[in-house]
Amino acid sequence: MNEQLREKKSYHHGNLKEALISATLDLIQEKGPTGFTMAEAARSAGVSAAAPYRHFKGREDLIEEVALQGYVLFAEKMESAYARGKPTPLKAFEAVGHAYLDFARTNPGHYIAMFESGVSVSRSPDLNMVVNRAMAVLTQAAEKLFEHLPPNKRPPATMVSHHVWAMSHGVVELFMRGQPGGRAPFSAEELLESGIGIYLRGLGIIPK
Amino acid sequence: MNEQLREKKSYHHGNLKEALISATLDLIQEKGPTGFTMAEAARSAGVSAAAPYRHFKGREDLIEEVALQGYVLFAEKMESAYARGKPTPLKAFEAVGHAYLDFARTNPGHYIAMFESGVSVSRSPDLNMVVNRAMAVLTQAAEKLFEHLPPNKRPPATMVSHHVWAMSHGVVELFMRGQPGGRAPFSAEELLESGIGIYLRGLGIIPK
DNA sequence: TGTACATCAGTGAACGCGCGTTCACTGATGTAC
DNA sequence: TGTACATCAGTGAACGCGCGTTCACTGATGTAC
Repeated sequence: MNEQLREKKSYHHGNLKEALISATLDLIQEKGPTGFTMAEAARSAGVSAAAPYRHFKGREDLIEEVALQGYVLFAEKMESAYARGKPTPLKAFEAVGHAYLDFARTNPGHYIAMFESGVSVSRSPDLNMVVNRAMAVLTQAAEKLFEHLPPNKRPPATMVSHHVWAMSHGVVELFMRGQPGGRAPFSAEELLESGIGIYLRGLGIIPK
Repeated sequence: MNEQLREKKSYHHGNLKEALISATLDLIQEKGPTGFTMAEAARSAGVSAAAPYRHFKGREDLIEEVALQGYVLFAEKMESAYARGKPTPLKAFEAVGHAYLDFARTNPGHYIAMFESGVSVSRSPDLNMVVNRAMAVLTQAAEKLFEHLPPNKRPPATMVSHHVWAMSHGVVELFMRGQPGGRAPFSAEELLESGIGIYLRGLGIIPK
């Protein structure tokens, strides 16, 4: 929206690709990943209906780009959260959990494109790579978590990361945007933190 | 589809409402909850484009009906699973977990309408009631689970049911329909069972 | 059991609308010299 | 630094299409007597 003011009278938009992506983020949030049209995105970006075709093959392509960008942001956020909490593996792990919720909350459009739009991960090699990168953070954080356990008591790291991912995603979907968990007596943050806490206790990471 | 054969030449369809719902289940599964049109549903049911309006106000209304029906089936399935496993609270609880996954797997259209279509639970009192009924099963199963614990060690049942629900839903979304969990080395069933197991151990329900 | 009539549950034509997509075009920008 | 030209990134008109929705209609079904 700032772009429009800045470049008001230019024949060329100058940054249409990004503007379309940003319009798409809003539209996805409002109407879901299949609830809007190319024409709407164009209108939103203040451009003729034909213009988007200079940058994207169609809506699917546009959403894929949004998802890709989302995964990059996501991976970065997870990585830096992990690094920040590093002294203790447990703190780092919890920081990653918070980062997950935080990302879902502040980037709902990206989150939806990534996880609710039905974009196939195997659609493009780029997408595949960045998804793996994002998920590796979680697995790595899990691994560190039970480094101090005797090897035969260590659970498979990918299993643990899958569990944590599943619970995080479930909390986001059911309790963050208020649907259909409705008026839950707990916030998403409380739920995830307590849930993961109990889970880690079950793994023997946290004593008592 | 059987209906079509049975009543082939009748001017009246005879069972159009149900036929539309069933067509919608397929369409939702294929194209998502906002990826199809009323006209498509009508065509699918072998009926003119105007006919659906005798039964539904529009697509939203149709999807809401599907979700409602889904919640009823869901509640029944959960209840009977719970009853079946009753002797031990733990067995009953696990049966409910399995029923959850089983429902999601055998009724993907319903599941999507219920949890991924953005239908507001507060949309109709009917819907609200049946959602509560379905979720009560889970909470009740959780309650029984720590009946034998000293009262001051009992976690809040709704919290526990929310945790379990979140993990179940997460597993379904990420690892059941293969997206975006991709080629996970574990099946949805394995993941949920192990995840819930670790979680219950963390609660002190399962020893060791 | 037959008949007259009301109601129900469809049809099909019609309408206006917005979408996707193509296309020749044109103004702005970049670059070779 | 200026100029000529190529390329880039938009426009706007055009098209055919399917959708949502309304409406008068009609065939089938149910029911009162």
